[in-house]
Amino acid sequence: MGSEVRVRLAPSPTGYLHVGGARTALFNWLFAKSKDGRFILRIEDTDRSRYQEGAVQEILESLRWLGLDWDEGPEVGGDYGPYFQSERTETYKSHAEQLIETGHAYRCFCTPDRLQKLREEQEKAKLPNVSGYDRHCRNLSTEVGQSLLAVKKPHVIRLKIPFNRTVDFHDLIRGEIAYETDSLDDLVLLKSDGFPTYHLANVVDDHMMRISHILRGDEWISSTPKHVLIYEAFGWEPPTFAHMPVILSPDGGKLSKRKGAASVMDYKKAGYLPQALFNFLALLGWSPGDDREKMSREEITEIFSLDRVTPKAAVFDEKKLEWMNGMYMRETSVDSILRDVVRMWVDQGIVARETTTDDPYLRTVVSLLKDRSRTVNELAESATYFFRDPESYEEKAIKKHFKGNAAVTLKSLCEILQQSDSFDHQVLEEVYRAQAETLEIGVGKLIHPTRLAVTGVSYGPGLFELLEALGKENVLRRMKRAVEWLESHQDR
RNA sequence: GGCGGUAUCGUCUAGCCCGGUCUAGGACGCCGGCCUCUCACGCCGGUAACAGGGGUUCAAAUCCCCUUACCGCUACCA
Repeated sequence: MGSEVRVRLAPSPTGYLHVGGARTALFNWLFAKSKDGRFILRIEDTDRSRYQEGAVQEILESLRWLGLDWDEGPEVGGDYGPYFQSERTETYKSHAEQLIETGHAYRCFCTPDRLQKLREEQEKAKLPNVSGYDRHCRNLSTEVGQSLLAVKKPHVIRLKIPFNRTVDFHDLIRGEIAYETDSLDDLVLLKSDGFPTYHLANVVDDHMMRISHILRGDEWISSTPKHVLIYEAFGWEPPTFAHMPVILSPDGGKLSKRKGAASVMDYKKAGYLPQALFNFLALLGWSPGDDREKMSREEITEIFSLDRVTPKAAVFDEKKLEWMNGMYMRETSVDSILRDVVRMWVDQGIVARETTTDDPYLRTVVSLLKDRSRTVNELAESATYFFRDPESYEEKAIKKHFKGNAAVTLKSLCEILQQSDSFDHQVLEEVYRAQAETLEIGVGKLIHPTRLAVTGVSYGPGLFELLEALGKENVLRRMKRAVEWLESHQDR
């Protein structure tokens, strides 16, 4: 069972989970599921200065919303915990010390100030092939080192990068990648505050948690040779690497809140369905190899494979997400979105605060609007006329449907509807068709003015279902109001 | 600057590993049309790409080299 697939998502709680992180999470999850492996969540909170309150909760919530459940990690536990790096500091410390003993690392007493100046000088000199730390403390004599340690001078622990060698590793989606060790500098493993850097913590944890594959964003590619060298220093076998392409905003830059939504929760708030975002994100960088686009979780999990992941960065196309969400809106149940819709209506002041989701009228409204909405928000926003009489009529539609003798037509319809004892949509349709025949006109000539009178707009659900839902009283009142409006705008 | 990554329609992508079947396929978007009580759906049609230059070869989107562009890293951040 030593070949079990174990992958991990290692977010740092510095903010929300953005869609790029979500896609990385998704691919990890898919890879684990498709290989019958385990998906582990580990919080990389080693940088106390960037820690943000509530970030962990937001990340967990985002993952759960997308349906990316983890087998080990926060709130679910597991055999390789703790899953918060801040609770594992002793482990990192002892491992760093171990590397000093084996001659792979050393204490560095250089001050941040000196390093800062060093960088500035290097910047100015523009020397080719020179970068990073100058290894000042690498050859400190043991006596000097001991005495500085004795006076408790703050220091870090750095890795000794070997000289004049090539480090290479295989990337599952990019092939062989090689680096010259001479282009790498002696990175910090343990910071002066006793916390590990990402590099150390990540290697130690991945090893101790028996991670088999590291699937992470491609901004980590250039850190990978350093990680490989750390594994080497410990005498450990490195896991297999796969670096996922990044997700860009439509202008080709980084995704950000300014350019629209960036976090998973933003998309939830914008009225997207988790199934749709899941499906859409899966197609960003991965494809099934045939023309399928709309696929269920199960279907994707079944055929997901890393060698069908492209190495190319992808632009997040919100229009396509909208389209896909529309497809999921059609197949999702009224019940699954009703709660969210009602909440939005309450927030907009359209329905009373104490409104509950068991009102059959609300269910009808949602079912009438659901199939023609691309997002839950769009649905909620297009429903106002179900709760309030229209306050104005769509300008273009007035010209089209409120012309000629519309007032007369509407009046006659009012009378007929008044006498109808049933407001069932089938009955209504018969009534309208009969009246159209009597007047020897197309039924559309009756339908359109009615719709405009009743809703104020020129589009929406089938008219008869609409009238049935609104009920006789509302319909007649609105139609009469439209007649009045028409009569006072005769000269238009 | 150095190092690394990437490069097919506006966008997501198939094809590239195993050159010919590619006058480069699908999807979103956009533009027409059909259906229809409107909208949406659906259907039909159109728009639009192999970054550039050299090779190799009978033949290159596919293999090799160079250039260019974009991105990342170059922290006691992840």
